[in-house]
Amino acid sequence: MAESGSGSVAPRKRADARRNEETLLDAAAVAFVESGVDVPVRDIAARAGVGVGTIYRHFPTRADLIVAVYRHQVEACAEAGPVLLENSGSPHAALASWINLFVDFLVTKHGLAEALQSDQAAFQTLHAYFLDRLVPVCGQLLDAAAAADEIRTDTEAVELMRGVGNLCIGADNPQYDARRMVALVIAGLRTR
Amino acid sequence: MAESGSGSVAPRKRADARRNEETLLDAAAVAFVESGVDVPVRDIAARAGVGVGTIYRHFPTRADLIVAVYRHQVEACAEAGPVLLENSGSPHAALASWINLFVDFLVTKHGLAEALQSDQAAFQTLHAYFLDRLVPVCGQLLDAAAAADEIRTDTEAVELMRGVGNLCIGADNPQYDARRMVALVIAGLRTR
DNA sequence: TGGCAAACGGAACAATGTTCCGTATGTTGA
DNA sequence: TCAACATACGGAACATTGTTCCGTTTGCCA
Repeated sequence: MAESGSGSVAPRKRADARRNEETLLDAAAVAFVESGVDVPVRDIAARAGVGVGTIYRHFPTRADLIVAVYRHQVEACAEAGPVLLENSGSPHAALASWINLFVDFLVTKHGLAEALQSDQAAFQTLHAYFLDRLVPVCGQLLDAAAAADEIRTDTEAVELMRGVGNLCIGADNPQYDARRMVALVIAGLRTR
Repeated sequence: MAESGSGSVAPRKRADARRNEETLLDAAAVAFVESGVDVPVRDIAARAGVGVGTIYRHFPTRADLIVAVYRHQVEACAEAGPVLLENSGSPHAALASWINLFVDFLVTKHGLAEALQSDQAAFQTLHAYFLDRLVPVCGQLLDAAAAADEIRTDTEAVELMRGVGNLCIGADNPQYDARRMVALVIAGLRTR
């Protein structure tokens, strides 16, 4: 989005560089599905048929690669917020639906919820991106539900997002249903 | 507990071995506080003044070491369950208090909540121990609350424990209060 | 006290993240 | 079209950490 046109400062990348970036994105997407977002850098490189140096040149941290792979889906989730608020029976229902969207996204990305909470430096950008993009949306839904007197008012969006993200960890365990636990949280938000 | 006496099959360990085990336990406890339960094995070994081989001989996996260090506290938590049930105003209140006890324990052990959810082989025993010891207690409290008609009946103890454990991840973040999120879950359990 | 099994220490190996630099290649100006 | 140069590439090399293995040391018992 930043350099689609004839960028004034960005001198346009070499053709092979653009091609490799594309190839890497595809390879990473497949590798993430097969082995989770923790898949070794070497594996992604091998799959894409490039050296590890090429990965680090295009995506300095693992977070950059993850963000690039999932950007579209995160955007879609963010944009769904206002739409749900518009079309749902109540703000609380909209909030619940939207959180479910987020949960669905997370639980289908093996290891992503874990990475999201990691405090390793390499995941800093990932954390920041998710929070920057989704917390405001969540906040809007929370505010609407609070204004409608449907939920308590002592919960911050950033805390809720983080909690929900946490609850999605280990969602592939058959004894654990992240959605059900998240539903408890949403229920707990209600004023009674 | 298994070999306190003059065990019939266990041939009693050498004095230096017993001493080292003690030293290691102390060193690990300090290291866990300072650097979290993910502290490198070498660091613990160095602190205890032994070789890494000695650690692995006494504690084959990191989980064994963690369990040994925290066993007393976990036992205390487990034993508090029935007491709370006895002394609290209601089963739901007892459940809430007990979960808080568990949360207090977890959030003060840097990295333990993360380790608890990890599916790495090395943490298998840790997971098993916590679940074996605490899930029954939690189940007892849940059953009592359900019998008193205070909570919904569609929540399994193992799922609740796991969810609560998850919520305790990253509890040192100032923007995130694990206790508050757990409180939402407990509130969500209530029948209304 | 001698001998032996137990225990020790730490080198060595494996997996993985990350950096760095010699080489290859796309691009551009002539 | 071609030379020159900046860009990009590949992968060796290094760092960190877990784990194993074996030669050496040491406690214990006869």
